[in-house]
Amino acid sequence: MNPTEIYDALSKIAEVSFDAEEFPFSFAEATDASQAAISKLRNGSTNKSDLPGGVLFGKRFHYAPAPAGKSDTTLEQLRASKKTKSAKPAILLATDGEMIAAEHTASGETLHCAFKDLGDQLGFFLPAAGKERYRAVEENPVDVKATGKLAKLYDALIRANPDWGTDTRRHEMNQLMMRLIFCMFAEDVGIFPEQQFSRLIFTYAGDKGEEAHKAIIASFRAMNLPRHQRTGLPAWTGELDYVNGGLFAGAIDAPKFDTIAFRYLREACGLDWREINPDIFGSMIQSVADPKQRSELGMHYTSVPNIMKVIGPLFLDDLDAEIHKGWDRPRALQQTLGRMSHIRVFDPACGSGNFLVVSYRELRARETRIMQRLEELDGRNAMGTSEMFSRIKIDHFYGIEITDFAAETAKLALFIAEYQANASFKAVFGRCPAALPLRDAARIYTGNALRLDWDAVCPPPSKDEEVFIAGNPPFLGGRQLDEQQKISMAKVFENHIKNHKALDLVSAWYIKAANYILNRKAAAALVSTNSIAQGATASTLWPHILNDSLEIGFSHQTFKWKNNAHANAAVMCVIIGIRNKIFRGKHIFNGDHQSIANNINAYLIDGPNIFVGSERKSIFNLPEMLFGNMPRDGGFLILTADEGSKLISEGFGKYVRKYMGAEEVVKGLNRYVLWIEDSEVEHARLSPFIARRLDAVSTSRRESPAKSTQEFADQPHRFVQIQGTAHNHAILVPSVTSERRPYLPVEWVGADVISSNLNQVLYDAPEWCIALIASRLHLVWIGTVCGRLESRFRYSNTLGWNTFPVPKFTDEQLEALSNSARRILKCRYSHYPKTIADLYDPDKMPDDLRAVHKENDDLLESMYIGRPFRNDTERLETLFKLYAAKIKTLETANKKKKA
DNA sequence: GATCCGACAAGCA
DNA sequence: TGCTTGTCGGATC
Repeated sequence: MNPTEIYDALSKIAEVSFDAEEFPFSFAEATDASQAAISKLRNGSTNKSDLPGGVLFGKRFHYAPAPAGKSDTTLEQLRASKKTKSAKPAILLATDGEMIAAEHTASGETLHCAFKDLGDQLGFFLPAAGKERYRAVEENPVDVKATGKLAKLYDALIRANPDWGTDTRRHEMNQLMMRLIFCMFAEDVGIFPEQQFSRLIFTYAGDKGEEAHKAIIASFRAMNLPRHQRTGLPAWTGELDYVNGGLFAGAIDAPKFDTIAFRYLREACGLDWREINPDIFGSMIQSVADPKQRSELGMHYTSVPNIMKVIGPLFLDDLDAEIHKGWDRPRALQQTLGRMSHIRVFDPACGSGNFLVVSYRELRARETRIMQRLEELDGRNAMGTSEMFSRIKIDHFYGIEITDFAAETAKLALFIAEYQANASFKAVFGRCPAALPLRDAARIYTGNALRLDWDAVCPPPSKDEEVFIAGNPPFLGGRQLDEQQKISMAKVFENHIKNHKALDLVSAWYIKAANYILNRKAAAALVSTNSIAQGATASTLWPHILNDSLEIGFSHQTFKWKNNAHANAAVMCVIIGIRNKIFRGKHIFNGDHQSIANNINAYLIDGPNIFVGSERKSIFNLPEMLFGNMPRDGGFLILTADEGSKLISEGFGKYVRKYMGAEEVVKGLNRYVLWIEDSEVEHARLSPFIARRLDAVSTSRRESPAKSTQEFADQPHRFVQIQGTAHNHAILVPSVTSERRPYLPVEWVGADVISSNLNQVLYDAPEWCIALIASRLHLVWIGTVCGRLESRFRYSNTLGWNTFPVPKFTDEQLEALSNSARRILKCRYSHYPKTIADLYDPDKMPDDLRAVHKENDDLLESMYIGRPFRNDTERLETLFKLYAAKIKTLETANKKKKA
């Protein structure tokens, strides 16, 4: 069930008369429990409650019926219940059918509301449905309800008018929805006289809505013209005000309404739009209006908590500190008001304007608070506040958005946000300017942010002004860009960074932002994929941003992308704030934790600005580690265990080799591969199976978009890339593995094994290499300087192994490490048939294996500093120091060579 | 020649 | 339907 459905279900319960016995089961059903689970609950087999009439449903909720007027007392009992303590349900709920008293156990937050408002408290009860809590701002049931209605209206209209669902008319369809939404909002909040729009539409639409489109077109045309310019419109439209603001400009048309669509229109108009959240709502409208992009847009809008993670440390926190400091001093508060009136916010990838709306709302709220305080301090007239109105204008909000519909949505969202902020202002101060016609609008530009001159969009701040750039630009790996995007990137990186083609699209926003803020009263913070601060990207991009003038002021370390959309984009994010160097604290945020840093480097950790770039061979003289062998075979050279043994039994065993990628190493899987020398092809093809497979390889290679793959279409018997094979043995290091394990996986194999490109390989290397790779020290290094796949470890020979700092080992030390490596392997084998995945599961790792690893760590670490390291921070510090020293030595040596 | 990456992708419970 | 955990091979260096 999605939130809309849960909302509907809860509302339904609240409508029927209360039955204390039946309620918990209908509540369970409404919060997405299966029928089977409910039956078990009903017959008592899973009900663990220790209260009379109570129902305790697993981790979801603990309910108890309350005597009339005693909901709060019953909640007390639920809280005190032993069973509550042991079962830890997400929600405690007591009700007498009149009032509800509930508690969210994890946060301790409580709720007291009327029983009939059950549905409106959807957000609070989501944990009972096993869903994570929405933050307060996202709990608004109006948004959920409204979006649901709009989606139904939209779908009904498309069904009745298929041509309006085609590409040519979709834009008009979207505009229609936007205009309708504005009208529905306006007539509810009092911008229009109460219910004026729907009264007129439903009066002139005919009984079944057969004339609805005509009524809508006429009213929209009227709203686009001052009264004296209107000609040829029905007389009834004279009642409608001139709206302006560009909302009704351009072509005006409307599709026909069938009875179903007309009913949904009526229902949508019937909603109370006063409480709409313009921040999130913009995104929701977009997802309703454009089914083609429905999933994608929903996936990528930034939730309010994430927006706050950006704009809080970027400027709001600082403002709050200033307000706090001047709280008792009118003059200081006046100064802060002045400062706020000169703040501009610029989102160069604004979408439907979420960042701008939230920023606007937050600034207005602070402004109101200050003005209230000024009145308290000096009385109503002393500071002239009685004439004062907000000096935060929506035209201080700038955006660039590539799709024109989203840009329009952003403007609408800011109008609505402004109206709502004015209404709150009126509620506090009793005055407010007239709403119509709409005056200044947000400065949203439609275009490609990477091609536009940002100075032209958002003029540089003058002496009193400040500009804050905030946003969530698109992420797209450098190797996956389309032609237009590549050209955009090239334009931005011109004369800047070589190797820019491997950078993510989002890095172009960082470069433009860095250029914009340089030596100005401006700062920037962007949400982006975490790979921007990892591996090759980190050392390519950041040296060009972190120069003598700019620094990272704050960062949020990797967090999982999440918003309220049904399907979330699968990506890990970071937030990075850049600013001109100032002497003020730098903050590193990680989940709920936050710490002060001396410096935040490209890896978003507290440490010096060291960029670990790729090296072709080990700068510490470690044995050469090679990339594995890449088949590019369409899967046709690879054999299952069965296929392998069958070929062996048929006498073609000499072409069958054990094949290992990361999964084979870690999970002990068995696969084989066809490995045929050039001279053997003719004989190998005598097997019809092999012949078929080779032909399939040819075909798949010919169809490849990569020229380098096509070139091997005529040699299907061999891998496209054969990087190395072993004489005696090989050490395999999986290139992508889980980050949960306490040590990196590494395996010793015989010369018969062919490694795929999913391992890095040390061919015929000494055993002590295993002692290095399997150490905590190595894991810490790899985890820091290599890239990641989301948050998985990604092992790289050039970035990780070739840069891994080691002291100069003596022969005795190497011998000791070799022995240690043998002990690790021996211990693992003693647990056969357990796999590396089994043995290194952090919850199940055997004690003896832990012990030999600890010994190995202590042994190795003593070789660095004469004792084991205290913690990972110390490990990393030492490694970075050794690395930096080595780089310096190499540079000096290079210079000497040249001289 | 040899990588580094994926607003992921696939498999399992 | 969420949670865990690494394939595959292209575009780029």
